[in-house]
Amino acid sequence: MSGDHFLNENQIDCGSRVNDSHKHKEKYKEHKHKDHKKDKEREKSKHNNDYKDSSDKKHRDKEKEKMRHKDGSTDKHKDKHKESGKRKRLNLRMVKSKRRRKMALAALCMERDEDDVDFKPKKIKTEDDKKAKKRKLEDSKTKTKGKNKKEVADGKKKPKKEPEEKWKWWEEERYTDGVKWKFLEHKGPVFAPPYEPLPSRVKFYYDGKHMKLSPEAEEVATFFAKMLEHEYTTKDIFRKNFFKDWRKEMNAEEKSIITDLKKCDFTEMAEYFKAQSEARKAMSKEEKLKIKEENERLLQEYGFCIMDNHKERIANFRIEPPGLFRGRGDHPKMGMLKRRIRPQDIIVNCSKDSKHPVPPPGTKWKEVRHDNKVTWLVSWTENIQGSIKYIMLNPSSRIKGEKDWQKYETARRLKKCVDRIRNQYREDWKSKEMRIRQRAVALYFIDKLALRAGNEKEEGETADTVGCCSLRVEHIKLYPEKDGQEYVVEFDFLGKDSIRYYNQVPVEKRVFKNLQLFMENKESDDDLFDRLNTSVLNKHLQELMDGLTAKVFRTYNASITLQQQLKELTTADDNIPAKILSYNRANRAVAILCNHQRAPPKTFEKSMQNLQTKIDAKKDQLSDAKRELKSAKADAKVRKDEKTKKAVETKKKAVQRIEEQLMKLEVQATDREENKQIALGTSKLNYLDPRISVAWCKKWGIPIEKIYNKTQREKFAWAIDMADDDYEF
DNA sequence: GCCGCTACTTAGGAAACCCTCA
DNA sequence: TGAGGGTTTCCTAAGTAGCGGC
Repeated sequence: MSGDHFLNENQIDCGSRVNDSHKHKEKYKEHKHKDHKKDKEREKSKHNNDYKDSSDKKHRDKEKEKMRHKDGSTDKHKDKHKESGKRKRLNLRMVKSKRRRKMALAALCMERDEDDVDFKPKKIKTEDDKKAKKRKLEDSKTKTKGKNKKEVADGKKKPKKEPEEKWKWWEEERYTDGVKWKFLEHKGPVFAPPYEPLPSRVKFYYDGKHMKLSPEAEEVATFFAKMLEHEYTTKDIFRKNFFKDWRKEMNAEEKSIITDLKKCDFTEMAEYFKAQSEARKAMSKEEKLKIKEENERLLQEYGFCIMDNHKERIANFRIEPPGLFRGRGDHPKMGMLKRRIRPQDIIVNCSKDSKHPVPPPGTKWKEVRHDNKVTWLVSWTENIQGSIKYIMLNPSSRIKGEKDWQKYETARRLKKCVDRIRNQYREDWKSKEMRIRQRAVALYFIDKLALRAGNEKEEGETADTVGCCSLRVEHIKLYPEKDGQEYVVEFDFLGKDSIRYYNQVPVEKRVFKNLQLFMENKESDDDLFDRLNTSVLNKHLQELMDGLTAKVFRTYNASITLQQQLKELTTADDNIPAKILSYNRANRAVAILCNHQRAPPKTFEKSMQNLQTKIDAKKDQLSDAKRELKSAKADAKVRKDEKTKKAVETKKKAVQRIEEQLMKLEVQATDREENKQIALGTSKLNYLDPRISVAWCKKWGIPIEKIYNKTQREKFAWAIDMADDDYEF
């Protein structure tokens, strides 16, 4: 089958952001740990078989039964009975919603009156008591078993009180027809603190002479000074854009004097900010606590909203402060001034019957809107690209969780028809129509290489990056034969965030011939797929499966790869650290597939060295312990008394313990080395159906805390609750 | 079918936090 | 107890994709 993924390590080898000198460009080293090679080979061969397993096993998930409401997009087309049922439910919900509104108001009043920090959302619908009790018992078991043991036992860490009963929104019905909420109340955004002028001792020099800047010009100058050590300030575009925008903030006199950025001396300012940051670090415990408490107060006041009777966490309640725009890669607008957002720039969204957020004294909102077909609470338009920014809810909220769940359900639906779709695009490679051939080849790449769709971008407005549909002739090279393989395509382009995608892929002959055809008589900067764009592609995909878009392939292929890799790599006899290494390797396979890269941590080499020192010390310790054991054994052979026998046992245990510790350290080293340039978080958070991980944990008795941290557990609460050990993606 | 606009997800880096170990 | 370093959280840029109007 053609559908194997090309998980090419070259992707990681060469994948650095353009112009990012801090990123290592060295080859992804073949590392020393003996089993790794084997695993990699296994990984590769696995990927070649990826698609063989994709036929639906018709596994009936228990979790499915729990789901009363599947993917909303399919529901739309279900029969009339369901429609009338829906209507009834809708009526019911309207009644409920009135009640909710009352309760929500009451909840909010209560909060204001009593400043109730430990707010407990009212449970609307609960599972039956037996089940709940069982779950609670299990939860508490895992908690004491896992790393929380320490937190509970020694009381070092504050046992943060979590509400006893978490709202299980996934057991409730969803809204239909685009309604996102019925009641929404919040306190609006937190604005950036006003500019504090520099103390007079901190001076700015132009051409070697001290110059007192107007507050407006000074503020913008501090933005530059704060970035003085950053590579950005060495880039021409950044400097040019900054200087142009800075001059706009200067008064006439300043404008006439300051004409050359090279003559500006920001060093005193930079030193001042550095000293401030040092001072912050050196603050006393009490001072730090005070700040922490103030932050907590702000969070409690502005960090939550009431949505349909539930208190939900807001993701970003602070307005972005002014500063210099940090575009990624070769962004033509980097360095431009991101202006301060004021209340009159803000559109507030809340329900009519809620207590509307109050703008700061003497100001007004741009608009107060009551649009319950959207999920945002606050929006404003930023001045760099003219795009809209939003304040939205936290990933743990119902509104985000539902959407996330739905995303994975769509990907699971793709699993059921992916063979048909693959057969179709293979047929389409032979089409008489160029546009169909192009569409089919592009889809093949999206499916096989997990490329992004590649929307068109406005030239000169952003960095020059591409996705599949926007690939240009210059981004691929064709080799009829390379390194012993036939029909090799070499991809080399900058993708999202200007991260380089480099891969050498053997493709089927027909794909290769098609690519030759698409490239005929074209210049290097011409579009490879000139008869295709994302909207055409997605329209076609929509016809193949309801809700199918290019993006779904990435989710599907990421999740199916994780599931298959976990099956492949997990060994029943392994201990927990070894199993976790397997999990991370499975996760890593996905990250490589999706080209999720990171800059190697600045301290990488050093931390590896430290770890190696620890390993060496442990090895010495082990040989000492073994020697002691040997002599104890010899002693016991001669004396044959209880005391020496006991000594042998003790020594044996010591050897075992040290061996285990050594193994742990070695596993840690392997994991870290393999992870040098790969970011696991993005795929874990956005592409991997969390139920696969939850099921894996349950199957192998791995505490979920080993896989997901607190925030991740909150985001995936729905999956943790609903997936059993036999869940199949 | 193209364009502009809007809403939302995905993304890597920086900053803050916190644990470990000397 | 404080430095060092790993982990988590925050920040916001940069994508995808749908919709309505022409």
